[in-house]
Amino acid sequence: MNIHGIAERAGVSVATVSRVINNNPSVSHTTREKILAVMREEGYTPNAFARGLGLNSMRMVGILCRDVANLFYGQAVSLLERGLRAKGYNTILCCSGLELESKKNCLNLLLQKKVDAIILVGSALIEKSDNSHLNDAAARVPLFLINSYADIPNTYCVLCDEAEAMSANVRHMSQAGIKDILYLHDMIDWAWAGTQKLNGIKRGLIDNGITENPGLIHAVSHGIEPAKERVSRLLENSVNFAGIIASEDILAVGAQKALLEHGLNLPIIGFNNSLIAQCVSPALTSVDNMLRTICPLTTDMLYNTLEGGKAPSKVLVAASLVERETFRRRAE
Amino acid sequence: MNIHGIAERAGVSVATVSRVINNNPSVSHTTREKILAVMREEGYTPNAFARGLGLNSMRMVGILCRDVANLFYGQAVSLLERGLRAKGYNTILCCSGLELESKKNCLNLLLQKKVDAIILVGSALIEKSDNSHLNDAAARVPLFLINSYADIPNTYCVLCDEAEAMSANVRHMSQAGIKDILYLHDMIDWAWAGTQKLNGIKRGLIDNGITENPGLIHAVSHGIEPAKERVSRLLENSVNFAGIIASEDILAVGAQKALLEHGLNLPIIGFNNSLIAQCVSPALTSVDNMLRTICPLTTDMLYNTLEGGKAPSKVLVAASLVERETFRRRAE
DNA sequence: ATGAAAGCGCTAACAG
DNA sequence: CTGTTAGCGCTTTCAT
Repeated sequence: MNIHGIAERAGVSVATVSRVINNNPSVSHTTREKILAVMREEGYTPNAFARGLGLNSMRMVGILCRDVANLFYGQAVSLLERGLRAKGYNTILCCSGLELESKKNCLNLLLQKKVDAIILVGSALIEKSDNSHLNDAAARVPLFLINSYADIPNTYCVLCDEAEAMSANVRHMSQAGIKDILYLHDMIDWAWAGTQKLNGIKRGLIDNGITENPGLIHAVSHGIEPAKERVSRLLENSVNFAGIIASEDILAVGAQKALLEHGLNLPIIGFNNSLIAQCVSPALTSVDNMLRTICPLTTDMLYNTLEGGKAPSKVLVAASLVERETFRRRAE
Repeated sequence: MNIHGIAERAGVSVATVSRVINNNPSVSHTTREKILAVMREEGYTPNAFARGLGLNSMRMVGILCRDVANLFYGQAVSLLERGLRAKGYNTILCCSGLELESKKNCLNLLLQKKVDAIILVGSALIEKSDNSHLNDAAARVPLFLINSYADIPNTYCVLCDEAEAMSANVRHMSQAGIKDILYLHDMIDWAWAGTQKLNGIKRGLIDNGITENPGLIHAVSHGIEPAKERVSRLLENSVNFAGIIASEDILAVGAQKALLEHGLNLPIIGFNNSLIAQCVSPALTSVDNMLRTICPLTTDMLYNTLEGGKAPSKVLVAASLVERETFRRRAE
């Protein structure tokens, strides 16, 4: 059944049926009711492709995500999808991994499907290098970056102030008397977030009068084992540190395992406040980077942008430290 | 730029252009090349909506997922999306949660978007109760159930033999001399998988000559704390058990926390072999339910079904036990 | 408030 | 091998 059938059965023209489909107010109450009744009887649904062709939109947004199997990205996508759906948009998901070629390819696929906007989740920019694909995409549809930043027209960034969070981590440890802090970061996440976090650490050290010790800043592969091995090695080499800050919960967990094996129990602060922070024992104190705030904000901004309104090109949200067993702040 | 523009600039008709778009072999090599050249110059991409309207397909499949923020479902969706994309299909994602109304709603949204097929991931059926929405959906597009089963025409089920896995768990524990086994299961997951697992446990008990003790079978809410509290209470009430099997890693983790607090160290087997099994210490032995097999299988079957081929309506894959620190099999 | 009709961009049968 | 043309189902001016 199509719009013509409905029109015929309701004794009106297709134009009128189209109007009620689109909630056009200029239809008399009675004819509207009659048409709706016929639609209901027939179980009619407008053909989405035809509508898309006419309106040049199927109300879909693309999410380009590094990997939805990752706890953090998965949570972001979950929040975004629900938020978008609540506003009448469906989500086309692409898990691109982190090779640039794959990201470009996914971006093109989304554009070809004519999505109304694209949200990037953890599909980090190659710092300073080639971001032309983003420029190109932003020329076609508004782009939204979750926890990343790029100064591109028609691009909106919503992020957590991770630099500040890391500085605060250093401050808290310092105030607890810990000056020798091991910082573990993810060598893969070398885009916006990674740089921000490291800068935050460095500023924290400076602000608290601690001399930066390059021997205490370690890049490791993303994973439990790499972090565990690195920390074990440091321990065996008698490298001196009294607390650990990690750029990712997973690294903190690896570090914790190493400490456990060596019978140690040092303060640790993780990052992302993911499920695994609650799983381990002692439970991991971790920085929450506020996905529950960032994602709804993003869907709101997206909606405003698409419905003709305006949105700020950058929003920065403060992080919050979730204190569990591996570290607690002193009263400041 | 549209197909007419390309046709004009290439000095051919739109039909010929359409043919090269669709890889129709009946185009001479030279004209094809000329047309492709013009397309490239213009950066032309066929309008997906118009194609969709003509072909009645945009090559998109819907994934209805309980929650992509869940490690297990997230991994499934990740594998499925990549598999589908490799076969030329994009994915529309809906995270429905587990209320029936929401699932129906999502299902309708996907159907309205005219997806070519729908995959259900953990959006369990309400056992025995109303599955008419699935029947209705299957009447429109092929349905694929990951780790769930329903005997509905045009519905294909790919699942892990979790009953057998649970029986094997009991056998392994029994062979290790453990007869008093506490079984913790998720009270939410009361659909196909939950029943299968419980049945597997019961058969395992029978097969190994163990009398079922209702006091050792416990349904708890999905989460670390509920499991932890339950096990703590059992411990404090001196309930006697020498090993724990859980229907979900998260419950196993909760149980482990309780044991730790009581200074105990009993064998534990979790389920799903998720990241958290590796995170905790001692690391959790866990049943792998083979998403890495199941998901590619599903995308293959989906592809075959859509491209006119046939696919079996049910595929059962054997699970495998991943042994870590909380339990190891004896040589049988 | 409603209808007639011209698109939207592409596909596919048919004719040559 | 290529072109003509009638749809696909809906939206949207422009009349009335």
